[in-house]
Formats: sequence, structure tokens, C-alpha cells
Amino acid sequence: MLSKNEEDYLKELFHLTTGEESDNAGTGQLADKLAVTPASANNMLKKLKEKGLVGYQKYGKSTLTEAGRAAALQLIRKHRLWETFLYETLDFSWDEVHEVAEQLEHIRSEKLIEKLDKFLDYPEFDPHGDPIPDAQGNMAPRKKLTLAEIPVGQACRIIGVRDSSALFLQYISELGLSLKSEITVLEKIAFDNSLRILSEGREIQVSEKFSLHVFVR
Amino acid sequence: MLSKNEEDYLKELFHLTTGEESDNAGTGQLADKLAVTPASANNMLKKLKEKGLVGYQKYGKSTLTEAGRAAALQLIRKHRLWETFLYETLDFSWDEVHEVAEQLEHIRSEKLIEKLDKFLDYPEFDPHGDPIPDAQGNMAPRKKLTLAEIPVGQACRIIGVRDSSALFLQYISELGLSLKSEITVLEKIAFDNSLRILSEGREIQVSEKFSLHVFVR
DNA sequence: TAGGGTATTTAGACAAGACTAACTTTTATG
DNA sequence: CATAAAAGTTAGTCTTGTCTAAATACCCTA
Ligand SMILES: [Mn+2]
Ligand SMILES: [Mn+2]
Ligand SMILES: [Mn+2]
Ligand SMILES: [Mn+2]
Repeated sequence: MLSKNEEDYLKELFHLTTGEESDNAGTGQLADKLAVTPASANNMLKKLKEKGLVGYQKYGKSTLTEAGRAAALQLIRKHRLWETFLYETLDFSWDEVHEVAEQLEHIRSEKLIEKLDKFLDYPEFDPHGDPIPDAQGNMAPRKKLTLAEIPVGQACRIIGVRDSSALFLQYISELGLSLKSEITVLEKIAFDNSLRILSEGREIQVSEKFSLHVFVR
Repeated sequence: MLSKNEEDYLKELFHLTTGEESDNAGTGQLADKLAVTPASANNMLKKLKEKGLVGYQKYGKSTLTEAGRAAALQLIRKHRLWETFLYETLDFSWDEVHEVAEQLEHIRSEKLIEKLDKFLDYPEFDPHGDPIPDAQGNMAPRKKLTLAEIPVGQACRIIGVRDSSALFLQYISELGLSLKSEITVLEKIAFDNSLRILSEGREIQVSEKFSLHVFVR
């Protein structure tokens, strides 16, 4: 039985080692993400290695074992199902769901998560467009196309975001955009790759950085 | 900010001091309920006294202060709303909801509980017939009439149960009875006050003890 | 009213996780 | 390649909450 903290470490390790960047993570990198000192992360890594969930060696980078990966995926499944519930059923906004799901994901009940999945009608993606792993830990690949890659004149629809920080999510909400918003690219400014886009009749100017954080279809 | 454990102690203290029995509780009595040693309960009582939530004196009985009572009621509100959600929305059975609600009640989010209350359409009673306190901590009085008091020939409807132990709830489920079941008392056996009752066409024999645990209207 | 039994409290230890400060290893740089 | 900076580790301490064992207080009854 994993503790809440052990679960959070595994989940973060999963995110750090599953991106395009790298398939392993340093102690300090992990510590940063969890807002903890490197000493604390080091301590936990040793414990998780003992439990066979993490590949760790002194002064080396860490990885998840198969067992660790499976545990992380179960947590991610719960996190994203709860986010979906908060967004779809309780009318939370895009940027509010993460914090609460961070707590709800640790509730221990097989039955609860099965019933929730069924109640939500087996959703495939969470409110940020991230895929929800199934009970066996299978997860659809993340969509990769960003707003930055859409040619001028083309219309597209938001299906996700690259990061779920409250700062970014609040900004995108303020722009009047959200999941499923339809966007047309009006002009790409060659100087800095910023975009003029059209959504629901309103014209908006966004930076290249912004456009790289928005996934579209 | 109260910890999960502090919350559980306050809630149990509320239950022990709000029944008809007594308005205070001994250290060992509290320890029993929380499945903890008297030494642990003693330790916590001193801490809660420091925080102004509990009235405690060495070798004396303990009580809740007004602040402690208010905190306990908020927790009970969350517990019973979650039980209602599990029962009504996710189709949990009568005897399964308590254990999961015991975890869910500790999720910290004002907004969550408001939205849940609204989603459930502001329920007044939980699946066990217990009243749900409102956001200000006001709680309707518990119904008092038990099955044991119903005269022979009279029909009634189950509105709650005296205790929510899994043992009792499973038994009542096995009998085919649940919240809102209609019951007619066919005969009261004078020897031991056991009852023959009729529900949905089936005849059932129940003990006096059982009948004292079922609240009806 | 003096024991004796029961309830309560204290003392000391342990586990999980966190922190700071000091130390070691690795890596990058001139 | 030498050395300084960065990254990682260790040691020791703290907090929360638990336990066991031993000491104390309370209370009931002979
Ligand atoms: Mn979490
Ligand atoms: Mn998400
Ligand atoms: Mn609880
Ligand atoms: Mn209940």
C-alpha cells in the first residue's frame, strides 16, 4: 500500500521520464517539481528503490520500474477522471480542477473509480485534453499538433494544452478560449511568429510561446 | 488548518457528546471509537485543547467547545453529502458508502462541497436517514420513532438506521430492506418482542434489537 | 476508610517525511 | 588537466501521530 506521498513522487517521476525530453530524472529536478528539498527527494528515492518501484543509483539519474510505471498510471487515471468529473459534472472551470484532483486522486477505492468512470461514460480525455489511461494502464498517445503549426487561413479546434499551470490556464480563459473553442488563424507575423487569430467573432493577438502551448486538431 | 486526524477526533467527539447518553466523553471511550490507544487519544486531546477546540482537564471528561463543535459539523456535512453522492449518483449500496466517505470528507475545497451540494439538489438526509448540516452548521433533528414502537397492523416506511456498522447494514440489505422500504407490522411476539413484518409481499421475522435500530415514519 | 480495580496520564520509542548544514561526487570551464 | 560550480548525499533535527510500559489518580466496595 503506497502512501499519498509515495504516489505523488511516482506520478511526478512518470511525467519527468515520459516526455520527449528525457527518460530519466535527476534528484534535484524531481525535488523542484514536488516543491521539496533535494535531501527529501533523495530520501524518498531510496525508499522507492527498496520497494522495487524506482531505478535509482547514487549520483545517477532515476527511472521508473515497470511496477512503478503501472502505479503511476493508476494515479494518473484517477487524477484525470476526477478532473473530468469536476469539469463536466460540477461545473468547475478549466484552471480549478487540477488542485482538487491532486487530493481526490489519493482516495483508496477500486469501486469508486470504476463507478466514476462509468458515470462519466468512459471518457478518453480530461479537460486539458490529456488522455485518460484505462483500468489496465493503457493510454492513448497525446495529440501533438500545436496552434503554431496551423497555416494561415486554416480553422482548428482546441483539444488540449501543453501545461496545466494556473497562470497559463487563467490567461487562456481570459482570452475567452477553452477546450473545444474553434480558432481561425488570420495572420502569422513573420517577425516574431506571433499570431492574429479569430474565435467566436473576436480577433485576438497571441505570442508564439502561447501558440506552442495549445494543442489543436 | 486541521489535519485529517484532528478532524476525525473532533467528529467522533461530536458523536459521543451529542447523543442522548451524555454530553461528555472519557479518554478511553474516545480511543475505543477511533481504534487507538488511550495514550494516543490523551495526546490528541491535549493538542486540541491548546487549539481551543476541546474542553479537557486531567482525569476529567472531555467536551467540544463551540469552535470544535462547528468544525465537527462541517466535517459531518461533508461526510453525509459524499455518502449521498455515492448512493444516489454512483449507485453504491447502503453499507458501502461510509468507508469511502470517511476518506472523501477530508478533501479540502470549499467550492467542491458547495458544488456537490448543489448538484445533489441540497439533500436534507443522507442514505442512512441522518440529517445533513447546512453550510452554517444547522442540522435538523434526527427522527426518533423506531420500528419497535409501531403498533401491530400499522404500515410505515424506513427513514434511517440507528447505527451504520457494516454488519448491521449488510444484514438489513440481506433481508431485502433499504431506505424507503414500506413495512407492515403483522405481529408482535409478546415473549421476546420480536416482530413478524411484511415488506413487498414477503414476510420477515426480526428481533427486538433489530427493530430498535430501524427508524421509521 | 482502606484497598483494589479501572481509567488516565506520562515517559520513551518508532515511523514517515520534511528541513538545514555540511560533505562528496560529478561536471563544466579555463 | 586542475579546479570551481553544480548536483547529490549524509547526518542530525523536527513534527505528527502512533505504540508499550510504567506510574498515578479516581472511585467503588468491603
Ligand atoms: Mn496528489
Ligand atoms: Mn489534466
Ligand atoms: Mn475520516
Ligand atoms: Mn451516514
